[in-house]
Amino acid sequence: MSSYDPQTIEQKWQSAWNEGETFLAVPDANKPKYYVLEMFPYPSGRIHIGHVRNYTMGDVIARYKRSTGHNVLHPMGWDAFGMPAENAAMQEGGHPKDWTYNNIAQMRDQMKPLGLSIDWTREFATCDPEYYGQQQALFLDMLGADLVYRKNAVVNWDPVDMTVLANEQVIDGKGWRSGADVERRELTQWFFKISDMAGELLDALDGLDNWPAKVKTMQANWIGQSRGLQFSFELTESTHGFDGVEVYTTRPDTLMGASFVGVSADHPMIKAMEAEDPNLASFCAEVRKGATNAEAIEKAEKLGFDTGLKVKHPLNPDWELPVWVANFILMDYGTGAIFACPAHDQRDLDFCRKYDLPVTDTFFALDNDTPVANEAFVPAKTEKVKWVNHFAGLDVATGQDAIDATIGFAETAGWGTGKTQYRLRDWGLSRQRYWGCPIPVVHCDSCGIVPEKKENLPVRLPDDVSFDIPGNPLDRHPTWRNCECPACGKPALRETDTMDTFVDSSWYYARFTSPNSTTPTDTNEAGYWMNVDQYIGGIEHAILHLLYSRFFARAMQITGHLPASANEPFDALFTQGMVTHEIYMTKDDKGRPVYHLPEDVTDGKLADGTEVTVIPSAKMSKSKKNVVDPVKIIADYGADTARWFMLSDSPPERDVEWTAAGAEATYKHLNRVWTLSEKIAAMGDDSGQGDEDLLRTMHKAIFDVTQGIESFGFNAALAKLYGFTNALAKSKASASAQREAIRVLAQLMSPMTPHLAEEIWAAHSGDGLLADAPWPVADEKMLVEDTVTMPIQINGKRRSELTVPKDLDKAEVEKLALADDAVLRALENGPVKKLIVVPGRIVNVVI
RNA sequence: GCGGUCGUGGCGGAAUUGGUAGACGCGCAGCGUUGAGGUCGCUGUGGGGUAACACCCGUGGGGGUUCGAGUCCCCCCGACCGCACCA
Repeated sequence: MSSYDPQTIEQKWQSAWNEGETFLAVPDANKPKYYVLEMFPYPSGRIHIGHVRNYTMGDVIARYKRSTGHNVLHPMGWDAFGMPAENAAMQEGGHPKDWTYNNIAQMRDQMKPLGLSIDWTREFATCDPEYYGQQQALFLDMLGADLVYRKNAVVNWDPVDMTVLANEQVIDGKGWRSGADVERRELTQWFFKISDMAGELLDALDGLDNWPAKVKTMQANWIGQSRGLQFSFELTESTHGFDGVEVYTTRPDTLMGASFVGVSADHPMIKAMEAEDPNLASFCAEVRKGATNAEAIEKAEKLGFDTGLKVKHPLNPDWELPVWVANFILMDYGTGAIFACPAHDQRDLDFCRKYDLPVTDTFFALDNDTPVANEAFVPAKTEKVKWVNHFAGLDVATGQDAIDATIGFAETAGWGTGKTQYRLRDWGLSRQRYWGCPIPVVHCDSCGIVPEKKENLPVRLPDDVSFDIPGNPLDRHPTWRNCECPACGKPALRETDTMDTFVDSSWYYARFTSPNSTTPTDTNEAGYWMNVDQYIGGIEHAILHLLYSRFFARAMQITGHLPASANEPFDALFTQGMVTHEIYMTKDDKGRPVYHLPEDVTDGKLADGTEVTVIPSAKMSKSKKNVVDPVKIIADYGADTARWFMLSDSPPERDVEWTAAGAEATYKHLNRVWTLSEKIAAMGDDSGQGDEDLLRTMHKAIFDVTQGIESFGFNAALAKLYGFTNALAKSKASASAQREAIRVLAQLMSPMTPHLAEEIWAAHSGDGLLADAPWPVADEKMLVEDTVTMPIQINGKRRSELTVPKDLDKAEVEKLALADDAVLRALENGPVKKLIVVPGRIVNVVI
């Protein structure tokens, strides 16, 4: 008997799959296709255990689908542009390109031993000129289709990374990568017209039945649809060419409670007025500088400036309202102007109390007429309230009904229009960085902005750049900018901005369908493989990456690079949980925490006997040293152990805790399976007992494991495999039955532990590669037991049980139940009031 | 503040969706093998109670619906996540 040696068998079978081109994906009209994709990694240089979990889940699906007759596409690539490469160049010297490609080579070497069923021939990195050149072609097509434009915009400027960030990349007022406080700057920037699709992106969420509700909710909130009324307040005297102030409100029903009209400091009318009013100008400057970080916004005092302008109330020309500039009004939402209704909006109320402006209630709760004091009355829109003097004649109605009535009223009267508004802004894609996809346009003195010709693509990044000073190396490159105008041929200058790296990951899934195509996609290949049937990745991409990808799929459809059926790129989405680990801490002589790697801690002690404090499991991080290295795990136990353990214990959508004991237990289990296989292989043609039982257990396992995989219940599937293994180990069945069982066990384990499974399959004369074998099918007849054991409850509590033939009729079951000892005992306390028999399930005797 | 998810043994977690709560794994205990330990094998393991049964309690807390509730409804407590001056 040999012992389980993962190092040897894993390499052996990886070579076999490789030589057999087992996982090469080739379109085949005779097979249903299945496209499995895990979010591709950033090439940091080392894989972490989270990658192992993510890619193992995808691999389980991919291998399972292959064995059920699907033509599977399961590719891998690298999200390779971005800041860390430049940071490394700045800190350690070297070139971002070398750094990136070296990291990719290292990570590929670390990933391949996992034995993933990936078609490596499709591999690419987004920093390959072949990829970003096609991205530039796509950009030009989008420019032609009016999906990209340039505008002057107040942008989020990250002073550390020295670049612009999209709104989505600003988290609590800080840069998502650098963590620096973001400033506001005005620059000319390129934008994708994602906001034009806001309604469509929102509505289409409804059709994504196999996406987590949480992700859909997050996207819906981000898109932020609201329905309201837009109308104009007429100025008593026009100023700087403005006759009125256009406002947008979602609560037009509160118009009778209007207190003042508020406008943003960035409103064009205010900007015009600033020129001749230094006080106003300094106020606006103060507001613009204003807080961008969350705490400051939270605490921010309401600030206002009375412009002295007056407007007429649309329902009563004699009623004049003052116009104030207020710091809480945003120019890029709605019209940048509002009317304030302090009684029913806390912000407006705070403002009015501070500047002593009137507060008028427009409705009351049905049971409470107390006027608003310092807390605005803001009931749910679905709640009925009592209206004071409503202009559209309402008395008691819900807020929503009142809003609808008011919009109707205003439209009929002709002074306002119902309007749907979105929170989603256009996606600013310009980045003042080197290591990104160059924006393929040229600035010509005569022709203006001119797209580069497609035959000149890719616009390549120059290699001879330096990172000794901050800012964009493309900007200061001596010659790279110089080019000919594609329109007039005169000397011109290239755009030096590169694209946000989220652009790279917004269409890579489509490129995988034809990675070598000389157009962004080959429409035949894309037509065959798209959509992604199962996408797997982290919840952290719920908004940014997934929303951008949905936008790009539509843009690629409009520009002819994807079929209309690929509108939504990801049919099903699964968001997996993190891998966590305990944190081990001691303190130094100054009382500061010192963290220790898991491998340095045994039984809560360091090697020198010092006790460590154990902090509950948290996301692995280098600074807390609670990390395990997949390379070491694979070296110690093999890939199959790492894969199996990452799927056991916790449901895949939840966090899983890495424990040394758990990994050890997995390894032991795989050893037991190995030993069991050896034992069975050594059996003669013995006869035995309990073949039927073993085969029934086997078919039940086939059924349960299949269901577990289909429903992403990997942990439950593994539990069933433990059960089946234990049953087989104890079985006294004949050699032939045991051989059949061990072969099926190998098959059922193969998505999770493919190497061990192949080895067992081969040892028991399985036909060809297990990776090519069809998935076993449970025999329905073997799933149905002849007899069932039903619990007997007395007054709802289980007291006894009854084993009867499955089809025994109800009256017989009742008779047997009433003869049960426990029931007889209970009957001493009184007669049967009710007798419930659910055939095959349960008996309940009510006394 | 608004929205969502979730609370089950010492621990990770199951529960065919209203039908035997605690599958499976870890840990722990006992026995066997080895005989120093570890490995390996077997058995037990929610709490109380009993010689053993019986029996009582038990899915964050309280109430309700039901023959029957971890599962459905209402209230409360706690944890985590997302959003948050968006008019």
